[in-house]
Amino acid sequence: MNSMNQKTRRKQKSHEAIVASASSLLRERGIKASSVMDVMKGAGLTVGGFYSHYGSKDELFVETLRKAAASNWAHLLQSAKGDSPRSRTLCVLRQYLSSRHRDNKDTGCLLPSTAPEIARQGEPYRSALEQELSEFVDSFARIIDGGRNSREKALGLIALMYGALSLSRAVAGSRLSDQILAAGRKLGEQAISNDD
Amino acid sequence: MNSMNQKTRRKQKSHEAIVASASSLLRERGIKASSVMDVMKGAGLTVGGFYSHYGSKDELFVETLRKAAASNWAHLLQSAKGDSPRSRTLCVLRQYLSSRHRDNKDTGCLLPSTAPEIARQGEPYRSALEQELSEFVDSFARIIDGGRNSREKALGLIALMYGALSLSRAVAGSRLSDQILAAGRKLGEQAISNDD
DNA sequence: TGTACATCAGTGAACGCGCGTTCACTGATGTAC
DNA sequence: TGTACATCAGTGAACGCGCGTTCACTGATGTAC
Repeated sequence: MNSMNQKTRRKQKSHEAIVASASSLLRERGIKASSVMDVMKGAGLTVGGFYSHYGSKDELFVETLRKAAASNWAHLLQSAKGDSPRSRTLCVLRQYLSSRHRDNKDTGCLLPSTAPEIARQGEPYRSALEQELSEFVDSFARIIDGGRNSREKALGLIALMYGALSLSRAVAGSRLSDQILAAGRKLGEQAISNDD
Repeated sequence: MNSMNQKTRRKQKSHEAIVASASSLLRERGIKASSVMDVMKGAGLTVGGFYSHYGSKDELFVETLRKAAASNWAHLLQSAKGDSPRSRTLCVLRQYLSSRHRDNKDTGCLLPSTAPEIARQGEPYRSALEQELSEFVDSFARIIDGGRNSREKALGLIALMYGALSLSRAVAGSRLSDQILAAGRKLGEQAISNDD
């Protein structure tokens, strides 16, 4: 135990710094545009040391994808305040489709920066996303709590939220960008109110 | 006139082939993942000749972005059949959120493959997208024809359609992928039926 | 306890590779007389 | 009309660059006696 102390702690600290750096870069720039050198710089280290932590860049980003997705989505749902399913769902919607979320990529949802890359790269990214997304949908459906079709509602809302956020970022800085967020919130609110 | 004939025609044919190749690649892989060599190969030409047609790769793709967006969205709206605004809007929704569209990237909408790259690259891609998207929203709003807030409705539906298609592609091949398309259609249909 | 050796996290230069871009060249087409 | 020269679309090798990955090395930490 004690024999593994100083060196091991040093490595653990480095490992955490690498994961944190990769997590920010993944959300900010996606996979391809985040170089191993950038990740290590962000962790206060140099390139060469990376391969004693991970076998490859892909290995790092698959793990980072899982962690970033799980933690970000859990955080989003945990912060849903309100005294009814409806108001809690509205809270999620408004938080996701806020200008704050649009303007802070590095701490936000990873879907807008990575969804197309995952589609292109395929495995093992695809499976990782599928699994994390499935769990998110289930958790979100539990919050919506609309009975039978709450899962479908959750999926629809996720698609809407992701789409509106991603589009608003693509035209960031324009009036259109704000209008997209507002239109997304509006459409989502309608869907939440409707019980069919 | 006649003096410009044979050589000019050859160059024009090449130019069109380059644009067509770039258009497919842009929708299929986005900007970064489409190399100039790939574009020229797709046009039946070799790399070196590219720079007598365009000054740079970015110049090509900004132009291609405009053309592909305009033509694809115009085509989408023109094919909206139905004897009421509501049924024509439904037609657009179902066409966009079809498995056919999901499985044929190279002829479909460019947003799923390029939105994050445009967010990252900024100008001049951003302005090009903003302009084309604005025109699409206006045209779509005219089809929805829901009075005052038809533009907002159009924006919301576009965000929803883009988000659902992009997500379903990211997890292509899974049950979840189909469920996302279905959930997107469902949420869209609700929004279309609602007149508030 | 002190000294000699082992370990191993991290360094930084080097590798091969694909990319965007350049450029000397080719050969078919067009022009001048 | 025929011949000599000009043009220019397209070729393919070369360039510098950034990337993912490898590897010989360093030096602090840990172990053995």
